[in-house]
Amino acid sequence: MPVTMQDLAQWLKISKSTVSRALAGDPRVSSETRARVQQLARELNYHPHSAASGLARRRTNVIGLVIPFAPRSLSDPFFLEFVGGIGDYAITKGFSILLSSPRASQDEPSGNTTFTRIVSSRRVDGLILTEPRITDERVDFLKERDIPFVFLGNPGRNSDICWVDGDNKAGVEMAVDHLVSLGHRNIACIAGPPDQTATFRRLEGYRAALRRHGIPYDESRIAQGDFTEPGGYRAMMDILDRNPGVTAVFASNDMMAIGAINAARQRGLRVPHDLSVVGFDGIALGAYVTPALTTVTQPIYRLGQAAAELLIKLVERQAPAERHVLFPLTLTVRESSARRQGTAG
Amino acid sequence: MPVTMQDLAQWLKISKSTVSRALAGDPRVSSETRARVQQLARELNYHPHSAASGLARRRTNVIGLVIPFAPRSLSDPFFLEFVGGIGDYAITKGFSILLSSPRASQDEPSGNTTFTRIVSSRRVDGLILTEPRITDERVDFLKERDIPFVFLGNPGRNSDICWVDGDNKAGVEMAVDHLVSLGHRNIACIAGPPDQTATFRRLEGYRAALRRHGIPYDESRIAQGDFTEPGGYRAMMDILDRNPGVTAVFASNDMMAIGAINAARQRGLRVPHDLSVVGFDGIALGAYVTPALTTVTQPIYRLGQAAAELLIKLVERQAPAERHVLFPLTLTVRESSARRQGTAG
DNA sequence: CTGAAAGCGCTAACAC
DNA sequence: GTGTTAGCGCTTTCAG
Repeated sequence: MPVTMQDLAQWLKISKSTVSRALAGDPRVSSETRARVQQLARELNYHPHSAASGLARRRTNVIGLVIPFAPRSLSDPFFLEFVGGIGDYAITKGFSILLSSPRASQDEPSGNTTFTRIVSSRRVDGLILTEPRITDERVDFLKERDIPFVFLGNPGRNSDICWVDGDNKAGVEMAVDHLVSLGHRNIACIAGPPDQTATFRRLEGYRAALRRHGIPYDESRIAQGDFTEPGGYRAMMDILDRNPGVTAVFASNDMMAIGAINAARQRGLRVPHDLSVVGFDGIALGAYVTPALTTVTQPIYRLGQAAAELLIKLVERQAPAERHVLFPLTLTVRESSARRQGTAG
Repeated sequence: MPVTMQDLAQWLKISKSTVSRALAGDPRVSSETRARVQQLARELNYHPHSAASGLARRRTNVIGLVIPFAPRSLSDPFFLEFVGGIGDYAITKGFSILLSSPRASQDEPSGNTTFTRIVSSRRVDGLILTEPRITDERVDFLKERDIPFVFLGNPGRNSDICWVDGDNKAGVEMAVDHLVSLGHRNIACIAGPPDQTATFRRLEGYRAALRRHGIPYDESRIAQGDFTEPGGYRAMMDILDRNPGVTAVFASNDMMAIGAINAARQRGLRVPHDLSVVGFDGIALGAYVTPALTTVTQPIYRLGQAAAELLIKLVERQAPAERHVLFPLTLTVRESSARRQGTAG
C-alpha cells in the first residue's frame, strides 16, 4: 500500500490539511512544520495520487495532443519531431502528454471520437491541436467546455485563439524566389488539402511571388495533395499530364516533395536536371533523400516547445505574453533545385 | 457544469448506484432501466469523469510509454513508428498513451525522474519500457509496486517478465550470411551501447555467423556505437583507422548504418563499391537514403501493437496467451551491399 | 498558524 | 433489481 497523506498526518499528529498545505508550499504553515512534513514525506517515499488531487483541484497536469489519424498520422516525421518539442518542454514543467488521434473507435457510436472522449472525461487540462481547418468545429466544442487549447497553425479566425506557426506565406515566397532566380518560370505547385488553413496560406505565398515576378497564375500548374508522399506522387503525375512543360515544382510539404521526386523519376525526368523540386517543413528525412531536398525549413521542434509553453501558461491562468507566435522561416538549399536547363548564368 | 451521474440519478429518480451499473452494463439491472439510463445519458451528453472513476476503481485506462531521453530520443524514427503501433492498438481498446522520458526534471531532487513520478503517482495502469538493460532497476521498482509492464526487447532475466522482440540473433546471422555470400570475409561490426541486452544479442549473432563460416573473430573489427547516427559515424571512423582492410560492415541499427555510410564517404570510400553496409531495424528512412540501405527488417509497428496488446491483457488481469512474443525478421536487400571487389561471381 | 468537515464524481460492498 | 452507505486520496472553505 502506497503511503498517503493521511499516513503522514497521523505520524506527525497533525491534520491532513496541514500536510497538504505544507507540501503545496502554502505560506501560512510554519516553516518548522513544513520542514518536518517534507522530511517525513521523503523518508516514507510519499507521492501524491494524481487522480485524487486532480479530482479535488480540477486539474490533471496532463496536456492532450491531437494528431491527425489519416491520411497523415503520428508516423509522419513532421509530427514526430513536433511531439518531441512538446514533450521535452512539458516534461520539465511537470506535465505529461496524452496522445490521441481523432479516429472514432470501433465499438462506439459515431461522433464519439477519442477526441471528444478525452475532452469530455476531463483527462486533460488543455489541448494542442494540429491542422486547423477553415471551419473547425473543435474550436466551439472546446470553448463551450472552457478547455484551453493552442493550435499548431494559424486557424485564421477570431484573434483570441492561441496558435504557433511558421510564416507560411513568406516561406513559400522565398522558395519561389529561389526557383525564379534559377531561371524557372513554369513553376508548378502541389497544394495541401483544401480544408486546411495552411494550404491556403502557402498557396497565397505562391501566388504573391508569381505576381511579383510578373508570372501569370495558371491553374494547370496546380494540383491538390494531402500532405503525404503518395499524395505528392499522384499530384505530380497529374501536373505532368496537364502541363508537361513545367521545369520546377513547389510542394507544400516535404513528404509531398519526396513523392513528387519519385513521380518525376517514374516519368524519366532527372531531378534537378529536368525538374527542380522545393519542399516545405525541413524534416530530417529531407537531408537524406536523393537528391537531398531543397526546402523551406520550419523550426519544428521549437514550434512544439512554443505550443507547449503557451498552453501551459493558459492552463495556469497566467496571461501569456502573446497569444500568437509566428516563427520566421529559412530556405535550405540542397540538391533538388538547380538552374533551369538552357538558361544563361 | 458538465452533467454527472448524480444528475442522471435525480432526473430518473433512481440511485447513483443503479446509474453506475446500468452504464457499466451490469447484468443485474433490468434492461428497461438500463435503456432509460443510457438514453438519458446520451441526451444530456453525459461523460464519466475519468479521475473520479479511476480513484474509485483504482484504474486509469492509460498506459505509459517510457522512451529513452538521450542519446536516442522520441525523435528517433524507430520509436516513432513503434509509438504508432502502440497508439493505434491502445486507442481502439479505450486506452490512452502517456509519453514520458526518464530524464529528471530540473527542479527536482535527483533520482526523482519523470519515470518514478508517473509510476508513483499512479497515473498509469501499466508501462511499456524500451531498451532493457543488463541490470535494470526499473524491473524491481515496478514489481515492488505491482505495476504491470512489458519490455520492448528481451531483458534476459527471469522468464516471468513480459516482452516483445525481434529475433535479434537470427536476424544478424542473416545479415552476415548475406555479406559472406557476396564474398566478404573482413566484416566489421558496429555494436550498440554495452549495457543494453539488444547489443549483446546482436553481437552474439555476429559471432555465431562468423564461426559458422570459419572466419576468426577479431576485436579490431568491432566498435561501440550508441544507436545514433553520429555514434555510427564515429564508430566507423574508428574501425577504418584500426582496420583499413574491411570491405563490409554490419551496424546494429539503421541510424548507425547511415552514420557509417557518411563516414565511409568522408574517407573517400564508395558504398557499396568499396564498402558494403548492412543495417538493422528497417526504419522507413533506410529506403530513402543513398545508397538505399540493405537491412534486417523488424516489424516495428507490429512490435508496438503486440506490446500494447500484451500489456492491456496484463492490466485487465487476463492471462496472456504467452508472456513473450518473438517476431521472425527478414533481410531486405537494397543498394548498400554488393559483391566484394575482385571476387569471382 | 492549524484543524474540522465537506466535498470532488464515481464504485463497490452490503442490504433488502 | 435497486438503494444505502462508505469510501478512493486529496483540496479547500470555514472556524478558531
